[in-house]
Amino acid sequence: MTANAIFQIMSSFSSSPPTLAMNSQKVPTFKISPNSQKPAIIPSLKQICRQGNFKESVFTLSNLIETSAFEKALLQGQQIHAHVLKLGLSGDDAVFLNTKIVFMYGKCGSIGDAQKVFDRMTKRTVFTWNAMIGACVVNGVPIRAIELYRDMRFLGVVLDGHTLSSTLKATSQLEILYCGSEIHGVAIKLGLISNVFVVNSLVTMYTKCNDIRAASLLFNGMSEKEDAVSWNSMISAYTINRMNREALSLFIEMLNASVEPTTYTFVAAIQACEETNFGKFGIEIHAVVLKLGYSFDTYVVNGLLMMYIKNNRLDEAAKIFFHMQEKDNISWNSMISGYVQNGLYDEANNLFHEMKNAGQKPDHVSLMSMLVASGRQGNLLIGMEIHAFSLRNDLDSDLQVGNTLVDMYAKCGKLDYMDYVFGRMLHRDSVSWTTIIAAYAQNNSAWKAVQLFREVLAEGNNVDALMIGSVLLACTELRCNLLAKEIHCYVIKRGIYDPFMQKTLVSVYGDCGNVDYANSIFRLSEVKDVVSFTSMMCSYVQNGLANEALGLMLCMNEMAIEADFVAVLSMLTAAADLSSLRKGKEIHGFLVRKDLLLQDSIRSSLIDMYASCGTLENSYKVFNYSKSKDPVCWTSMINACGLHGCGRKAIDIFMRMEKENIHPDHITFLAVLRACSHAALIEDGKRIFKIMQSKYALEPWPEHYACFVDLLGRANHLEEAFQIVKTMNLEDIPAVWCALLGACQVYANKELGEIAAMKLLELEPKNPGNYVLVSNVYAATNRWDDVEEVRVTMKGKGLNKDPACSWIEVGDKVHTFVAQDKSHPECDKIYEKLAHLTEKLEKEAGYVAQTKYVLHKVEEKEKVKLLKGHSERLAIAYSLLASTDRNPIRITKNLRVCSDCHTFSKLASKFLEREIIVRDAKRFHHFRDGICSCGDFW
DNA sequence: GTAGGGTTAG
Repeated sequence: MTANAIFQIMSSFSSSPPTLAMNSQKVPTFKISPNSQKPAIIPSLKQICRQGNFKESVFTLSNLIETSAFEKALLQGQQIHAHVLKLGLSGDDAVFLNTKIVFMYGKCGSIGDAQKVFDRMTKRTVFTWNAMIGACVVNGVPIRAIELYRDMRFLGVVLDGHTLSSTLKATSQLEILYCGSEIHGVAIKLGLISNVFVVNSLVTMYTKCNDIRAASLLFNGMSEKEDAVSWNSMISAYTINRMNREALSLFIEMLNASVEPTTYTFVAAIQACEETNFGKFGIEIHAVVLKLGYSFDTYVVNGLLMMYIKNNRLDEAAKIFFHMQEKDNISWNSMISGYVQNGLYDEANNLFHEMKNAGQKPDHVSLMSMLVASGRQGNLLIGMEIHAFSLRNDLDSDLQVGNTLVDMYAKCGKLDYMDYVFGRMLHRDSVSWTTIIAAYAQNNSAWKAVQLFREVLAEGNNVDALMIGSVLLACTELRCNLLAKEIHCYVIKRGIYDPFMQKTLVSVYGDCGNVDYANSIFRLSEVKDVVSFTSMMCSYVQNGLANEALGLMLCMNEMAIEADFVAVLSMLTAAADLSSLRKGKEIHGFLVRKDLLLQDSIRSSLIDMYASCGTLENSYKVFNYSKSKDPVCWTSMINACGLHGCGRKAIDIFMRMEKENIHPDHITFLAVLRACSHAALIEDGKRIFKIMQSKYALEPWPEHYACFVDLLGRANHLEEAFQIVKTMNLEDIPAVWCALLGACQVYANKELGEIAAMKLLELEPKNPGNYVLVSNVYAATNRWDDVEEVRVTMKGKGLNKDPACSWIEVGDKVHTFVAQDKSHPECDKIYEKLAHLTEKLEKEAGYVAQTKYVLHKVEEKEKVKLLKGHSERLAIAYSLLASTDRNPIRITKNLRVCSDCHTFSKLASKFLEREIIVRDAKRFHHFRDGICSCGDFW
């Protein structure tokens, strides 16, 4: 009924002569808006009676009540209700009008009034019951609706299609399948199964209860499918269950059956256009929308807008958006969110302002998108602007806005502001807690994060997988295996399963050094993607298992999972750790093919990999090829030079970096200082250590001090180094003593060595490396009793030293050797080759075993034998056996190369006329023509 | 239409 028609009815009741109203040529301007609370003009009983036809008046009143219901005009409805009460009707008329009133109150959202009227009625028809059930359904009390339905059955009221349909809606809301199925049975028994309302509601009910098969059986069984609603129910049923293909074929079937689609049809069909379906149907449906004249239907066009956004066709979405005649908040918010999800933050910001200028009031959703944008950009200013807007417009108390505000401040690094907003929130949910837990975990406050999590547990708040994900971040930060296990147990106990969380667990256990646990979680996870593999590869790499990491690379290939740039980073690290030039080049080739070389992080990893694999020239190529370089890239190149003993080159690059105004950071200085130390560039090292603090205002880390002490120690400036340790309060830093002790070994400084040894074992009693170092210092000064004592102490503490080993890549295999190794299949041939080579060097190159480097108390003859079986020599011998080409022999060793092996390799390079490149724990040694690149200084 | 957690180079 239109407003005009209502006006006409009303004017017919007016006290003025009817003719006047009827003859009035003026078009009435009085219009009832949907939520109008304007009082209606209610005719008196006398006036109605004067009309002569009482029945007619009841009909008129009924119309008025219905109109109030559809217009949701509660006040008007209440006035008519009062009027009906005054009339004191009885009999069928009263039942008829009161039923309408129940319906009206239900529609107007006044369920209490509906119930009161319903309860007072002594006589009810099926329509009365239906009205009451309907009122419960639309007002969110579906349980009451089902109770009423049961009452009806108990009282033996004859049900009709509307009863069943409304009650089914209630069961759908509650997702109670058995109740819905029961009604299905009743419908069959009462012969109401062909009623279109019943079938449609049944289809919807089965969909809501996840029984899509029952829904489609019902739909397909329908004899007549003329009603668009039936099709709509089924199409949206498929769409909701992500059976997009089925939804779309039904849509096409519907068009072919010449059933006119409605708004709902389009909305459901458009939603089904995702991924591959988009390319096939999306644009076609768009055309149908235009053809059938739905381009002005805001719901449908909003659907199209979202479809293009979801399928990354932002250009087309924008075209639609800017051509829309009537944009509602959903249209604006969709477009803003589309920009934000695609990182187009400026566009989002402009649109937000345009929205306000167009007179459209941003709501909580608009604010959330804008806050996400400012958080991701780290743009505090815009974030605070939005915060202010939310305060001015009373949107700050919204839970979701509050949560997003907390996250925005967290992402902008403003934890104090974050705390303030969090503290003032009226309500908090698991999202709020997860957000601050993650914020603390990622901002060096891992213990605070764990503490907050314990608070959540203590207060019995809801914990979900996402919250666990945040807490696990704190475990990574703390490297606390025990805590990781505790949380893992909690997850198992609570049955919280989430593939995301599993990947985090893999990486957490990896970071905590528990590679076995990481591996078992990885193996047991059902769905493995590139992130799972990357997490596991990183775990392997971090725990020194580079071979295993590269093994996973092959697994990925077999499973047809393509590596992304993050995965490649860990592969490159693994190749670098193994010095596997072959693997490294393979990965480089992959990067070229996939066009991934533009990532800064990839380039620095490549530089590092080539340097670690002994080809500094390739590092240079990658470095020079990059047009713009970030500080990490420069640092990698400096490090690469340092690794190869090219201190001068490292300093050159550092100076170029300064010239180009690229700011060096802590790690850059660490690389330069190391390079100076390895190349004995004492004065340069001192100068650089100074400018780090004076020019760049960088406070040295313990690592810088250790490096500086190492630099002085290596140059035998031991006293100066010791003074610095004392004056700079560095006595608590183990690495500093380690550096000093190393120097004491080389220069056989007993007194200082003693002090350093004591200090080191006191500071780090559980580090096996320290005991080895101390023991070596004693051995170098022939203190065999002390050597023995250190060995016993170590054993008593259950500490094992890493055995020295060397490895070499031949073909696609890496061969590993420990000292005196007898495990290689070609063992005999290797020893034969080595003996032959040693003999030649002794006779022709003047090699004499220097037994003072054997740090064991054994006979002289035994010492010579031990030296001759060192792992790097076995690797050299094997490479001579395995390859006849003239390529350099590349060997990697986990510890440092001993002085005797250094001499041996040097002589061998001249005698064999082959370059030998040995990478040890510290750096590279290039032996060529009887000379070493390190100038015998290492 | 909308908020929180995962792998990442020197």
